[in-house]
Amino acid sequence: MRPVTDGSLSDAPSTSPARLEIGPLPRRERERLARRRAMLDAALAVFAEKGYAGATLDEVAERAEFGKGTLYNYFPGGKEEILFALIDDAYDAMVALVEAYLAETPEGTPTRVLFHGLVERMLAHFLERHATFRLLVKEAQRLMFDDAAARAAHLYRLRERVIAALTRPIEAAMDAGALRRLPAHAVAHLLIGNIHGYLMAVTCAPGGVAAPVTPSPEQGADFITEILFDGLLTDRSRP
Amino acid sequence: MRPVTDGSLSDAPSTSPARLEIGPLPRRERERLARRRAMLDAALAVFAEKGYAGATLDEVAERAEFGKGTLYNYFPGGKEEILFALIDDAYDAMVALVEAYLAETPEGTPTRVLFHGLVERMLAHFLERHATFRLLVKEAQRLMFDDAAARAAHLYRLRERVIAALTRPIEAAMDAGALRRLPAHAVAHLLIGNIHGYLMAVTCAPGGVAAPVTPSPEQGADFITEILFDGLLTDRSRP
Amino acid sequence: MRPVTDGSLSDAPSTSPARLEIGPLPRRERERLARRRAMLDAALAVFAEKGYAGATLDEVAERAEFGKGTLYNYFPGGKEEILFALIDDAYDAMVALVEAYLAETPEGTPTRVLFHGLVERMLAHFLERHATFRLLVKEAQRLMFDDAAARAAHLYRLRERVIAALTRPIEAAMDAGALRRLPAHAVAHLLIGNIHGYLMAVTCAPGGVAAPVTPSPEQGADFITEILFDGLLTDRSRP
Amino acid sequence: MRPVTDGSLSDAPSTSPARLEIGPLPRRERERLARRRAMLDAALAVFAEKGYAGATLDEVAERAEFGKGTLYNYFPGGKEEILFALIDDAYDAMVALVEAYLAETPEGTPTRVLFHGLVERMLAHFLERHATFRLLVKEAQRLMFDDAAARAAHLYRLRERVIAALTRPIEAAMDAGALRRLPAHAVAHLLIGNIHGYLMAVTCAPGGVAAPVTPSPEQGADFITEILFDGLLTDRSRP
DNA sequence: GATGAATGAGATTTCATTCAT
DNA sequence: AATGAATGAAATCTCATTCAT
Repeated sequence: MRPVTDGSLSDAPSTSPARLEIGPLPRRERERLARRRAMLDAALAVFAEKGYAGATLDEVAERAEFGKGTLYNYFPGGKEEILFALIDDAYDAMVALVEAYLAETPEGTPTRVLFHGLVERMLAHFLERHATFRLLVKEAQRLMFDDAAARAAHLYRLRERVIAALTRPIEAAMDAGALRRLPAHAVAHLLIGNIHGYLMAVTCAPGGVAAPVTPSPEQGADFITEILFDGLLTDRSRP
Repeated sequence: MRPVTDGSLSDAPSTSPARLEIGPLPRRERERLARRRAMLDAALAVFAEKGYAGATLDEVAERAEFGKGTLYNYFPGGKEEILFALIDDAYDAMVALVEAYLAETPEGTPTRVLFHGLVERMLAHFLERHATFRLLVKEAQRLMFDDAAARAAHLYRLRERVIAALTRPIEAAMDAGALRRLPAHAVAHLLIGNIHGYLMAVTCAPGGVAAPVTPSPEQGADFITEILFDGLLTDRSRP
Repeated sequence: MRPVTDGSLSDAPSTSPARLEIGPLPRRERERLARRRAMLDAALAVFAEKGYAGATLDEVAERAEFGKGTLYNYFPGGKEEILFALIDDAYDAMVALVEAYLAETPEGTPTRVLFHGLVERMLAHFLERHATFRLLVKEAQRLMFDDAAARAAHLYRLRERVIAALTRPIEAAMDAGALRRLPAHAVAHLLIGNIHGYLMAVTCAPGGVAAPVTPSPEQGADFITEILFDGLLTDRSRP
Repeated sequence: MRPVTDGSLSDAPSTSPARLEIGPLPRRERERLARRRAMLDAALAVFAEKGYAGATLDEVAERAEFGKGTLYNYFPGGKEEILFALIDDAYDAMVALVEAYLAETPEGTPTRVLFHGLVERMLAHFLERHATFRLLVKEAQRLMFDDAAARAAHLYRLRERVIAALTRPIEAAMDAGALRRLPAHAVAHLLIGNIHGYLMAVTCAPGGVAAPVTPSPEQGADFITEILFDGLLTDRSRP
């Protein structure tokens, strides 16, 4: 029954995070990964829709077009392992995105342009991956405050990796005198907070995702950059 | 067994939202409200700790020192009604906070000072009400994307009330030429996003809430205000 | 659906082991115990018939005429707690039987007569409680060799209590010179082994319990006593 | 990973019961039997440790160092067929032991000596095959009371074969006037019961098998023979 | 013949909700 | 009005068995 992909929303190219080695994998292994991926895709769709607690493995299995038992062959830890695989992947992708962007941006790009591009990329990333965004909002944030210290710590570590990736260019810009000297780490948090807030504002409209006009990542980046970099105050009201 | 309150964190004076009418209520009614409040306080503590899905009504009832059945006398809708009562209260309190602040702030307060004070108040509010903050992060955000359109719409409306309360002074400042003309509604969202992000960053540390140094609301407000109003760029790198 | 009792076999007066205090219990408590007893009776029947592993809680609940969840109110440990409650009861009853018998037997009863009576009682006890016997054979023996040291140790302790109760009169008889001096503890084991073996031989016939002629406890006691006390050898072949 | 054999306890030379015909089997067949034997050995170890219900075929297969599917080539009936093969073997070995012993014991051996030797052999047999003993205790006894008449009947037949093998020499001794005339069949049961009880007593100690002093089969045979043949009563208390 | 991934029936357990007291 | 025992639907997870390779 699995709607192969649900077009506009569906959670896109899904860069398999395990694809590090180059040479073609043995067919066996390749197929195994493909099945694993299909299961994760199904789980992402279901978790994003119903929330982790509300989702059932039956539904995930049916959507993945596998037997329920097969899920356990691939994820012996069951429902929770699947959730963490998804969250890990989502954070990995974020880190990868930041690093790829920085790597491909030429030295000497003006700071404002650099961050505009970065924000644009991240907005585009999540606007294309609505289910992933929902998953992170619904579950990752919840897990950060989880009772079980181990789970909370794991989430904390994931978040810190993203923050760290952002902190580096921020510090560089401060060192270069382009940004005011503020706690770079905190600025990174704020940047993420603004991206999150913007996405919440535009994607969480009453009619579900079907916002009448989904603004382009570019517009969003314009808006965020303008405020964060130039400030809200008009020139005449500046101190 | 309910630990009367756990001091530093516990979720504070709990302004009963039903206290609108002035004259002293009949004793009957007053007691009823007090019991209702005790139940909500217990539920807040349990939901914040275990999450809505992980909490059991047994635990809420025990903590509230009432029988489980009694919960249903006060909240016929059961677990979910309790959750929504808590969330409604939390949003009501936010709106009330914004409006009270604006009402008591003298006309003519410089825009930057006005918003600095507002951010400081909101940070203080949630740093004092850690359980409420956790509840909102864990459950309100989840519900905004809820499958059931009715639930999502309800959350959306709550959020919009807060946004609207913030939009008014922002628009006023724009009209007065103190703030650059941008979509006021979107700016309000961003403001909330920054407060949220800041709180996430400082309260969700690995060792639970026990962050070595919980920064003061004032410091937080300084930081947020500085960035949002003055901008991150140094003067020399401005266009 | 629960067949109130299945006549000939059913597991009889079920001396509630908790009935130690005299005064009438409060009605509440009495009813609670009655329900507990009904659940245990149902579980005994099902476990004896299908074996612990083969039995389902659904069946136990249905037979007990309670909801499945109610079983968990009474036995939070679930299936295993029920099993141990049954086994504990069965061993308690055995110890009680031995002690009651010894208490009521007049001093000076000839040793042979004393033990004949004891064996007869035990045979009668288990012939009346066929389900209990089956449970002990099927499950208690299995648990004695259980992987989990704790379970094995618990069973070992139960068994030792019965052995200890038997060891006392055996030692007394040895002290009195009526029995040959042999390791009393080992003799107690042998006595139990013979009772067990006899019951296995007569109750475990191909047609189930429906052995054409279930021998009387008296005949069984005659047989066992004759061999154990007089020996198998004819006089002329004795050394 | 299968620990080739665990020395002292491990379940010994495993006389393949299918080796009836003399001439050397074709290599194919011989290898097939060896593999079958390896599977049974693995299953015996696992079933004895975890019990039939608690054992998984995965574990058996891994221990046997075969694929799970291969088990089904050799035992199309699956788990249960394996269990029955083990139990059949165990009973076959018992019958073989009794018959071999009787065959090799010279005519005219005194009755007491004859049975002493037999008991000693059986004790030695099971003390060397602890896993087999555990299997019989845990599973064979359970199956004797099995719901399914067919299974119970099969077990009954196995047991009867052992009993029959013992009944013959008992009857012969009675005919010769060496033993008192009692139901020979019942006496055979008792003999088995005593051996079982003795083994239970010495092998099922709290610390697992690691009884500080495992008594020798000879001591055990002394003890059992003394009681069963001479009787417990001292001479002066005999009738 | 050997394999082990896939399967899904079926088991235990939890817990929101009801309702007689 | 307050209670908490009873309930059973529904969830997760296990594992014997099958069968394409």
